[in-house]
Amino acid sequence: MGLRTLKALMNIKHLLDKAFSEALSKLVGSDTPGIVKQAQREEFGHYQANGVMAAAKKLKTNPRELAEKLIEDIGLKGTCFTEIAGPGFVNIHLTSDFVAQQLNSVIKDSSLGVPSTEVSKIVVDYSGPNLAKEMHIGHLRSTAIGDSLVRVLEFVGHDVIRANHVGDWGAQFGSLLAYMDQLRQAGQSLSTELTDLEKFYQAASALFKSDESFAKTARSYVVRLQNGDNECLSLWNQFIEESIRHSQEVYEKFNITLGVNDIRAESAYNNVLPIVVQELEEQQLLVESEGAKCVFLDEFKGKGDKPLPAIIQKSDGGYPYMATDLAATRYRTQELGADKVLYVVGGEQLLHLRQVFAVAKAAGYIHEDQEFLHLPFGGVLKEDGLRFKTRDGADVKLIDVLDEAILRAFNVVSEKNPALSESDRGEVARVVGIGAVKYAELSKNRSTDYIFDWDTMLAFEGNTAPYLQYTYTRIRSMFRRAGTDSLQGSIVLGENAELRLGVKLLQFPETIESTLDDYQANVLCNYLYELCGFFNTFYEQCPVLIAEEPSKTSRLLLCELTAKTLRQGLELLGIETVEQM
RNA sequence: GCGCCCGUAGCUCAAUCGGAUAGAGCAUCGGCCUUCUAAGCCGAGGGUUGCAGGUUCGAUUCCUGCCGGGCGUGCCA
Repeated sequence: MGLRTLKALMNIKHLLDKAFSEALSKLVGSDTPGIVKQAQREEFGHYQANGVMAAAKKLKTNPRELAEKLIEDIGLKGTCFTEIAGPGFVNIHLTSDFVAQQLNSVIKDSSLGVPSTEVSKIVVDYSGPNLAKEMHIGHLRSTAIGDSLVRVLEFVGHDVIRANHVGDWGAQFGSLLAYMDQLRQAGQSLSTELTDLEKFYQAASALFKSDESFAKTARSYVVRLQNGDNECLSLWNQFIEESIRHSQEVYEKFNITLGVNDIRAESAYNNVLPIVVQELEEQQLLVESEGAKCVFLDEFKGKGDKPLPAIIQKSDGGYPYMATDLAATRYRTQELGADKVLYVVGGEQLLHLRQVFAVAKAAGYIHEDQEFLHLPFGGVLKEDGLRFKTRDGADVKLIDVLDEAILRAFNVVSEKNPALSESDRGEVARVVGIGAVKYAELSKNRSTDYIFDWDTMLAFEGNTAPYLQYTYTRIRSMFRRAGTDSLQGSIVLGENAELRLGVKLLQFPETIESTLDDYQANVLCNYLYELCGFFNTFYEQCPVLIAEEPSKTSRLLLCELTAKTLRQGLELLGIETVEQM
């Protein structure tokens, strides 16, 4: 039996589903799914098969009788025992022996039972900040979610390319460049001025609003920039460089894996844009309408059922982001050879990206076997339920959230564990604070809007990263006391708390699988939270260090596997752990 | 107007693509530290899943209508 087959068996859900589906199909006479799922309620066992009711209906028989027949020849002796419940559910209880045996093999596996999948080349487009603005709370989602996805995809073996499609081009740079030039002419040192980017942005935009002649100059800078004016470009370069330095600082603080090499900015596509237009023209997709070059596809309708254009080139000759995004699809398939491209981009871009993908397909930039997927997420709302607007100046800066999180965490750790040295407390504060913010974001990952609230986001109790991190330190603390890391022996399950924990540990591979199923990190968050709940119950009920052998070693092994799973799971979320806190 | 998304406990969020009695955390109330870190554990209260219908063994989930909110709907990105 190859390693891969062995690992497939470690996926309990698959194992059971296969057995139930095959047996049920035999009874029905045609392909019939067993529909095995994790049980929702402990009294229903560990798993339940829900397929019998639908099958019985097809056969027009009594579901409970069909279930009887099914479990007679299911042939899973030793792994589980079953019972029929309700209208025809089959409840599945795994045996302690089976669970223990599986645990004993998983504990030797460095990837915790997760099989490596067939390798795909996957581009993940995330974060993508606008360099003309400071990163604010709205960037949190794309950045945290995207980075976690990247980590999980790499963990299962995919060839992942991070794509940070930063906005470094366009009209918004006019006032910034004009302001830079003005400062330079006044003899100010630009490098000093640019250290506080936020102040710089505000000053420039204030001037733009109040000073008519400045606004005029600003607009002229946009034209100069697009025409490749050297002086202008050098100012622009200086600004971009500083701005990227700033965003890299945020990434580093937030423990995001994006590096400068992952940046492929909008401007990088500038010279491809005319080619895109030319290629669309050659394929006779391009139509001139109201002075702009557009692609009209039947599936897109605008107001009053009028055809909705995808504008590739504006009437003034400039290129809107439709063109840039098309060039990016072209680059990703033709140059990078991507099998799949995931866009972690806000839901407000839904129509835009649908158009991008559709036009790119029509143009032949995306082939049948290449999958482009938009993973939308909702906006960030203020406490009053309204959206943050860039204009109203009420943005919460990302860097401020992180700093506040670290500060609060420092106060808490100083109170909880004053014995730790100041530098240790600083390190704990960093890991805990950042973890809290990231987990707050990832754990409620649904494509709906969410309300930003300092206290909710920076909570350290309950369903939070610090809770998971704390559970980890509890285990590490035990091992420090035990004074050993190398354990000879095996897991034997006695108490129910041990069995529950054991089954949960075995469900890590299933969790990774369903996390990637919908690309939803909150599935992983939920799992880790429940795992900790089970562990902490075990921790209260089952003494470890004072237990008799072989129970002591068995429990230490359970602790070890819990710690490994926790650390791995948190790492996949981009959250660090500490030895004590 | 049209399109997409959303509406779940006082608050913030879940619910494994149709499963059993809708779950957590926070907040409130009550227990547990001279056994491994109390950022923890155990327990209580709190719900007509926006409203009204429909589909079926079974609906927070699917369909229709209505109410309420968000986003988008040709030259910002």
